Amino acid sequence: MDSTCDDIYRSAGLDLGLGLGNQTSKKHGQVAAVKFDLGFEPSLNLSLSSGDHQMVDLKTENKDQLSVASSYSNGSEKRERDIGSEVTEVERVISCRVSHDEDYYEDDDASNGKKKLRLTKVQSALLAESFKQQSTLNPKQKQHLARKLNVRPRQVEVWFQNRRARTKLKQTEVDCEFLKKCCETLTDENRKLYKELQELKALKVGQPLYMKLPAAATLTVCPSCERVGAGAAQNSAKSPHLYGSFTNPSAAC
DNA sequence: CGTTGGCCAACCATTACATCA
DNA sequence: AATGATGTAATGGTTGGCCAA
Repeated sequence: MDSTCDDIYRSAGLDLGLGLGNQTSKKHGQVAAVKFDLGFEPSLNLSLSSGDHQMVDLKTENKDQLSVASSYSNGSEKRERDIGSEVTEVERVISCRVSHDEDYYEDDDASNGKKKLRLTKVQSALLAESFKQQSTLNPKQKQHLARKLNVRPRQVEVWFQNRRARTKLKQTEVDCEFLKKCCETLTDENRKLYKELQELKALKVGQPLYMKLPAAATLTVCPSCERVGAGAAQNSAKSPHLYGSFTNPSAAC
């Protein structure tokens, strides 16, 4: 007998309302991604998280029977009860793990696991939500989130790590674009200034500089290159480097 | 006190795999 | 069906902070 998680849920009387159907064909992993054979021995374990503190465990006692139990944990208090088919409002399926599935690996054999697990949309969404609040987690928060998502803490850790890296990369790209624009602007301004300088030089050749300046203009000397510049009152808005008064000693030409 | 070694968490570069066009 | 591009989970190495000896 070849059953999907959907089949199991249905046989357990669970109405998950989560659109698992499109995931049941996937080959392996978590969530309703696993096909399995109820005829195997000794047991099948499925874990479903629904909401923050509720865990639904499905177990096969034997190949024909499925027992369903839920456990609620609220802080340190934890209790369990049989729910049979009464669970009909499981809001979210975070994961569905089939321990016998050779494609799925637990902590111990994760190192030699050949396949990598894909996090579900729900899991990713929750992780992203957590990331929005804070981009790093302390061990306690990591544990809590891992429990909530029914994944290994290491997975949470890795996810945050990768997300930080991606965020940083994106920010770098944004910064790079900004700097590019700055560079373009400065290049443009530089070109204009150079043009202005050439025009002024041409004028200077034609007639003495003092003749071109209005009576009110003042001349100041650049402290670093000791060139003469005209007062700020005149043309500073147009070209501060060329015409501005050298009030700031560090503002060299 | 300063030094050293172990531990741990975070980061980084890279690999490996899944998915899609 | 094969393939290349892309996204992302996972790995291994490095670094820095903390703490005890």
